[in-house]
Amino acid sequence: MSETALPKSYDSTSVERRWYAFWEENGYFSPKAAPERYCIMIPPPNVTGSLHMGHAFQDTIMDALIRYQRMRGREVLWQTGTDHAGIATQMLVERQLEGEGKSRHDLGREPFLGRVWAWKRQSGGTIVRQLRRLGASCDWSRERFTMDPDLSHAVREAFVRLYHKGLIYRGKRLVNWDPVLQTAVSDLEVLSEEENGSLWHLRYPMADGEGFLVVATTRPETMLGDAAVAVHPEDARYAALVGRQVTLPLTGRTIPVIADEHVDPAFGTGCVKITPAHDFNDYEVGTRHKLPLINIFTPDARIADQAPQPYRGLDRMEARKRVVADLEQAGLLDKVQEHRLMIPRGDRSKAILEPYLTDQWFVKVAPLAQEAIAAVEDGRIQFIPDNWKKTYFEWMRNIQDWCISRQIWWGHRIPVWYGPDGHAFVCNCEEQVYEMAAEHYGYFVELNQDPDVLDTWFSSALWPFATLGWPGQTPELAKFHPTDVLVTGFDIIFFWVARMIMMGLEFTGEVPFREVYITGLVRDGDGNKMSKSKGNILDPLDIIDGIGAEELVAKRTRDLMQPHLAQKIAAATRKEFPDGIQAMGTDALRFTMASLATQGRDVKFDMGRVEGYRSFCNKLWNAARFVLMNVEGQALAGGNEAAHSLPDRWIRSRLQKVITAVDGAFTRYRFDEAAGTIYHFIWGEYCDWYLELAKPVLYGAEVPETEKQITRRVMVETLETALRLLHPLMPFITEELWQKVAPLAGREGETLMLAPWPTIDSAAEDARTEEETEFIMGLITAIRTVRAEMGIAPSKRLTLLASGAKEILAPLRKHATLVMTLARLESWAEASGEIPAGAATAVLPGLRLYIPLAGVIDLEAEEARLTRELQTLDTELARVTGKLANAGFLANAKPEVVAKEQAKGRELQARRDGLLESVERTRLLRRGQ
RNA sequence: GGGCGGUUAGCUCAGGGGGAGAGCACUACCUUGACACGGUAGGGGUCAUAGGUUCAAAUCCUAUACUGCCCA
Repeated sequence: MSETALPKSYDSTSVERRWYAFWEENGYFSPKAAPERYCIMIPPPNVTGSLHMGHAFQDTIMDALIRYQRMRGREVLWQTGTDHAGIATQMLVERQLEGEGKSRHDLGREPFLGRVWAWKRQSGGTIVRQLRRLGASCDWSRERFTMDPDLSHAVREAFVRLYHKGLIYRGKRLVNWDPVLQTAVSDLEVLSEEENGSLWHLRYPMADGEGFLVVATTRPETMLGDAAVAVHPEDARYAALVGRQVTLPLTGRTIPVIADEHVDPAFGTGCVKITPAHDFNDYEVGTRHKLPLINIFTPDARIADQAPQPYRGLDRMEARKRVVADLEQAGLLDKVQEHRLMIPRGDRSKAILEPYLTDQWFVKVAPLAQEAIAAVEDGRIQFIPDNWKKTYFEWMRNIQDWCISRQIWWGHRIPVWYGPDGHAFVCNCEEQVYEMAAEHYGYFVELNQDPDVLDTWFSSALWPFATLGWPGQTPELAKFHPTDVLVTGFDIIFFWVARMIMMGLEFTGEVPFREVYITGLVRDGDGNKMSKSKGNILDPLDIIDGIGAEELVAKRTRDLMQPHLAQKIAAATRKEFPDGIQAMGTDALRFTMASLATQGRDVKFDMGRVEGYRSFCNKLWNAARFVLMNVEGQALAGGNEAAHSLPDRWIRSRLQKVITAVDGAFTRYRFDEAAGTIYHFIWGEYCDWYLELAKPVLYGAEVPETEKQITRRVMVETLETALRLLHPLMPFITEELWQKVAPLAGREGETLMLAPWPTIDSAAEDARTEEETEFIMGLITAIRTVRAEMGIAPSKRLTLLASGAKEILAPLRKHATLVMTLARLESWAEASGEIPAGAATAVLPGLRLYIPLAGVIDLEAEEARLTRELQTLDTELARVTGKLANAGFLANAKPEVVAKEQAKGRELQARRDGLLESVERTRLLRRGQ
């Protein structure tokens, strides 16, 4: 054995950056021409974002798929880039301006956009740099940003085409309005949560002076905009009131009592006020009954001039207090009850949203949805796990028109210009639009572009083909579209997946991807969603690089929205991570992500697992170290398969099964199985058994040199193949080791990234070898068990006596050296004649092992041990014989199942016979003492 | 209210008609010529509950309990 340059343990930090730079500098991430293609579009992260656990999870999976397919020889493109994240980015820059005491209006539109671009250039790339730390092998040369000129062109083109098809329209509609950001948002950007509120019961006097009716409302301030009072048509209590008028308090207006199905007679009093301009349901009711729309709010949710004078200018909450007080004074407040209600908030601003009547642009989604539903129904697109298609269908079949205009500045400006008379010109090019207008009016006119920008998701929906050059018919588009798989979380199915499918089908006539692999959501160890406000976020980079406890606490409590939670968060963090987080390395994190990638919808992150996989890295490292020590500078034999030893044949046979299993796991997106299979092979088979079994060969004085050479070769070849198998999940450690191991295994190549994916050699599969090896392993384990249970020091060399039929003893005789080394025996012999009195026993089917322990053995303990074993055996045997005695089982079960049970019965019986005899013998001995 | 899930070892999770599994944690022993981020051998589960289908149920069906997510 020679010295090797490898340090004694694996140090991820010294390895990772080196290899990533090497790969990137050599252009290994770019597609290399090949007959078959493979393409994944990264879900473009927000340009404002930084890497979180969800990214780490999904990007690990994408990178594993990409590396797997690249090694399989496909022409692979992993398209990367970032999303301009309209509202989020604008908010971020506005907050910076706020620090300077300015608003975006102080700057004006163009200078403000200049600021945003400047910010983007300076700090927009954080997440992209972080992605590299994960080992993501995306093609950076093709990196895109959704506001790039070519992508912006695609966005305008898409808008124009949909407009001319009648699928985009402008209209005054009630939309979800964010009064803080002062923009419309789409249905999907509304987060409704139950909050505490009140139910006010208000008295509305009958116009003819005969009494009053009581309406129940959660929003009393909106009464200023009431257009009617509604009751259920079949509500006998109020039947007589329908068609009469009530006086609307505080306003002096008179409004009708109407009957509408929408009213729930069981809610409140059964009478509800109808405010068509400020409630989605009331809007519908208003449309049905042709009620006027009375808008009482300004864009920042203050009372507008349409309302009575005393309330004008009041914020909606002040207005509420004032209205309630005034009603109470007038004796018109019946009662107030505590009430839980759903409050809609904006997902970015967290402000309470207001249903608000404005002019907006909409996509008419239903026709697009129809095709998109069909594409999933007929299998052109497949969801994995399959069940997610139900969620997709559920939403698509009840889809509402999509509000795509936003009253913000950062984003794709709507490509619509208005003439002096308000005539709209829709065009994807500003020069052309003036020609269009000149033609329309007969002379040159000034045009005003629509001030709104498009919803960010409108551009994201075009991502899969716009990044490949659409609307141009580029070679890339022809080559890589439709893409192979989309990897994303279920939280984004509506926002993005569905819209990409609709747009892809509409503009390319093809599905944008053939499969959608839906990942779970990464939660903390207790199953809580990770969020800054909960203070339970983990930064993937802190797991990779490690972080001190106090630094972690500082990070989690910095810039909290609710600073009073800081202490609690700090305490919880110190409790969970008293010593901070040790550096785990990218590979351990990635392997953890892969093994957590099961079919479930939640992934509880478990640091213990990362630690386990860090140990696995170290294990692999040391296995390689051992191999290098034994192979470097040594001669290796050629490929004489007939000369392979039993362990050599065994590990080669096992390797074939592992390759098949890993391949299957990747194909089925079962990264947990892929990870588990390789882990078990490397640790449980290659290290625990193969390398141990190889030692007697490598070190045996009497072993011929040729045999040693063969074992060295198998050892290094198996390791080299295992490294290739593991590479997609653990790119760094495998590259580091492969660079040293591959030349010894006779494999050439600059990088493991581009080495061929292992294929199976069916000639190496050998069931008989596996059986024989398992028998030897069973023998070794049986002896070790006796040793451990009898409390015999591991260092003590033992003698073995074995008794059994000739054919059963044959493998032992053949591989005696292996057994003797691994079970630490001094010698062994076939038992002939009398068994020494003080001997411990182990029983295998058809084989009895005696370990003479004169003077050492405690016969009483031995008898107890054997009896215990006998009992376990009896329970098992009873179950099997019961089954075999069952006529129904024999008649109905599959023949191979019956055969298996019979074999098991025979085996158990044989073991039981032997064990019984040993118990008897021990008992006699003990009595004779 | 509608839809989709979950409940398996102390913890985190696989398995999905025919021997209850993994990782971590736990116990005992061990510095054995790669590795103590290690080795060897162990302990630990009424597979939420109750019915049903079946020769056979953790697995399929029905109901119940608890629980999570999405939509209204």
